Amino acid sequence: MAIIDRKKLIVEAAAKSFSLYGYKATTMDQVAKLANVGKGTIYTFFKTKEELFDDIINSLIGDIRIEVEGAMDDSASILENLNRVLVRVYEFRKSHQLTIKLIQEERDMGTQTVVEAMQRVEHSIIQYMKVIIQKAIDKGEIKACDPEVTAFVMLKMYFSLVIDWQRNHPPLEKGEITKLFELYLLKGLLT
Amino acid sequence: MAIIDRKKLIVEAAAKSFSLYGYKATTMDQVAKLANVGKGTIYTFFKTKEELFDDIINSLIGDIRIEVEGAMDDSASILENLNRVLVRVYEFRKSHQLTIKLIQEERDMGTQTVVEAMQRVEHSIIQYMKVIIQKAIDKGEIKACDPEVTAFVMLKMYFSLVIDWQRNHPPLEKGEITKLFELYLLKGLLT
DNA sequence: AAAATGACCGAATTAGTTTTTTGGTCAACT
DNA sequence: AGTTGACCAAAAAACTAATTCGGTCATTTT
Repeated sequence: MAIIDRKKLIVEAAAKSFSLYGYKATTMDQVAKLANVGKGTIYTFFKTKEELFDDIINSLIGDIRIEVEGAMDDSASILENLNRVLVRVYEFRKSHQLTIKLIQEERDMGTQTVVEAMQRVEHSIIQYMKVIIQKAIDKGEIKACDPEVTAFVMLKMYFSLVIDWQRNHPPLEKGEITKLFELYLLKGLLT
Repeated sequence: MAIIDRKKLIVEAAAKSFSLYGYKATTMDQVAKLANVGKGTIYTFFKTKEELFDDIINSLIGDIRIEVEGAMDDSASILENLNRVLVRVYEFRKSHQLTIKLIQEERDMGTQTVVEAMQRVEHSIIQYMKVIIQKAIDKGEIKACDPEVTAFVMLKMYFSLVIDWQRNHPPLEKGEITKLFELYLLKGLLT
């Protein structure tokens, strides 16, 4: 259309600014300027700064969903699928400027809005994983278990291995992580 | 002995103050007063405040070691032993005023000295668990694996379940945690 | 003389105050 | 009806003054 889609401009400008400077350091004046729009215009689309931010987080969650669903292959084994999903989520977080900035802001400043947003993101990842796990249970590939707890444990274990472990040790290779994941969670330690 | 053991007085006073107010909020004047000792005397035993603190953390680590070793029973199964150790560590953290205060200070203020101290504590717990795991491997109770990574994963998973899970869900019963621990780590999910 | 002390010091933290910035509004404008 | 930016109260940042703190060391005590 010939008429400029101001809402789109605003969202794009805001996404860019949040990615570059984080939530707190992004001002509404800045967003307005970046979007070539009067500040008041923003408030015709979004009631508050937080609502604008949440809108962008929702897109992010959607993007992750697409990423995760793209990684699934119904003909592959549960192990392959789970591992592929986790790797993609990790790669996504590592490459997506917005998540990097927000993880950083959450860690360094503990901005309340950001903490809540990241919790929503984590929760949505767990929801996607839950579906995958339920499918595997139905197919009889894995034992009956609470899909939500299981998804939760998987995600936590994965991030422990890729993030926490590296704080005091040389990082684990991608292949190693897969193997550990397989050993601990799928096959079990018992002889 | 008739002569007062000033070092002991100092350490006790400091331990009490760190437990009550945390690391940052404890002043050397306060410790001196609590110990009924001139401030200079503290510095004949400890070069800095941090050295005094580290001394107390070392005692804490020793206490945890005793707690852990008391939980071990060579005639029991690996599952029983590991679970008992983790429960004791958790109970210890929950009941020991000093650890409560320090975990809180680490979370709320991120005091550098405290963060490092808590890392040392975690590391030492992992070292004790490592020994237990190595024993289990030698006995053939569990598969061959890197004992350190395994201890790390176990501790992280345990605390995920007892701490992180409760942030957004009703807490898991002690028995449930044992079962989950058994399912995920020992038996494995595969059918 | 060996051990203990607390007044003292510079550095760092905190409290108090002023200035600037920011999220959000709204009367004017297109 | 849709858009705008000057404007406002409130929050944050910057600045300053005052206090506190870790650590020292000359003096006192034993």
